[in-house]
Amino acid sequence: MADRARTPRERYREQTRGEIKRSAVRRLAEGGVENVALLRIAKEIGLSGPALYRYFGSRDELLAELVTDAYQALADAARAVDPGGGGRAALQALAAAYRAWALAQPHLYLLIQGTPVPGFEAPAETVERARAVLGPFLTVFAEGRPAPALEPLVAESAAWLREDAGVAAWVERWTGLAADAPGAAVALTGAVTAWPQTHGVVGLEAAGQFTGMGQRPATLLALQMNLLADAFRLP
Amino acid sequence: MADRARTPRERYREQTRGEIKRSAVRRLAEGGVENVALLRIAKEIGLSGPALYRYFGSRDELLAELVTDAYQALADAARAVDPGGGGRAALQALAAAYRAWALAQPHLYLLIQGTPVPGFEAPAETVERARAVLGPFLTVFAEGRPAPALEPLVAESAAWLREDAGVAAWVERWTGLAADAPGAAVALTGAVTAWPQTHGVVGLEAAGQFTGMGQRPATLLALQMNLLADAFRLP
DNA sequence: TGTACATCAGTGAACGCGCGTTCACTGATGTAC
DNA sequence: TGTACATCAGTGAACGCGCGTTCACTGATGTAC
Repeated sequence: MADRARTPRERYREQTRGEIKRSAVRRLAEGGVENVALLRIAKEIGLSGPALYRYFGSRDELLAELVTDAYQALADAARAVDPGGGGRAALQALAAAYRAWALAQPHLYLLIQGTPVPGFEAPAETVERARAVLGPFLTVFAEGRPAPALEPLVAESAAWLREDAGVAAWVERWTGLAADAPGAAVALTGAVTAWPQTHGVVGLEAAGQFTGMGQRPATLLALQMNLLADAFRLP
Repeated sequence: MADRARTPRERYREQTRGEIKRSAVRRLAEGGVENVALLRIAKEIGLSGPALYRYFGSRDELLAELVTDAYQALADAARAVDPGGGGRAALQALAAAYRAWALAQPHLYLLIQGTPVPGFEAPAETVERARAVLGPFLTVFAEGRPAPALEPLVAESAAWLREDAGVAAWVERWTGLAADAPGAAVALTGAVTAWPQTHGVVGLEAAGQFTGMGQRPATLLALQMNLLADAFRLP
């Protein structure tokens, strides 16, 4: 992890910011968003309360950065997956990586994909970050040949690609396909289907809804991805 | 809505309790759990703060009742679905009803299925209430004939039925099948697969994650239920 | 039917708490010449 | 190299706020005889 801060002062600054954020994440894990209190964070890292305002303009600014960081980390986890030969195996690996990340830090997963924090304005880049998470899924599904039953959804995706230039650019970035190429709509359909399916299992798991349910969520997720791979006839 | 309270005093009491809860739900909708503040509720319905303690022992007790009520309402919505001839159509209707309820009161849905409220002990009957929601799904899948790919999951379900008497009783209540009947494991597998799939779409939708995503979540959910019906060869 | 008492709803004052944030200030670190 | 100044990190005191909850009390409503 290279230290890109030039001067010692900048380096120290980055270090303290990191300490604050790590403490905030710890508090988040222990007691949810409302447990992220500036005064307690300050105490934990040995600073007075007002000192934090040298590093973050407000509590909301700190929270916003936690959100951004979490998206980034999840996107990194997805990008780190070795696609291998692509296809079905890659989809399984992606879903498993998504799940593993979420369960390793459920509080962060719920922060970005769970109940929205009331009165808290999500940073503008959030959409872009979320798209970075799903990008690798686009790549996998670009080679799909959807079953006829999927046609209505593919048609909707095609319409979406025509209307939303941002989405079109996003799909092109991860598949190399232009918006009007048939594969683009297929890729988009696959990704936007795989996402809620994965979230469905992982979100309930992270929220503790599967405790006492006995079923192995990993099996469930793998099976769903397999059915999805079938529906898209992934190799 | 029959008023079962006998004396006027009891009737009045129930009425005030209802007013308090409705105000709490309104606050929940406006600003999340941390906006549910006893003093403000009291002010809203024209009482002093301490008066609320005549009706609820503490804030947590009030929250617990909101959770219980929400589960009950969702279960009622599921039970109100006309199963018609069962099978695929019934599954679609169930998923649609689940979604409709959740989107009509997203704050309540997120309260019971979203990020758990930290430090808040869910009432013990929660498991039972949650099972009541999924019951109708059991009934639908009891007539399923799962594709071979589903075998591992069905096997896990069978094991679960053997180990957990509560689950066995639950399945029997909704399917009439004994725990060791083959259909019991199939029904359980179906319900526990349909649940996260439905939640995946609905949860993201309720949390506002689909805004700007353009895709029609209703189509997505219907399609997923269709694939699931295929996999279970529902009529 | 009236009377005596018990039960219950509701009040106002007060408690201690932790929070986010501002302000005027101090002392250390870096920069310009 | 030393000196003068600017920048920055950090402090302690204080602010106002809203919260959950307790307490001693009042007045209305119900119950028993």
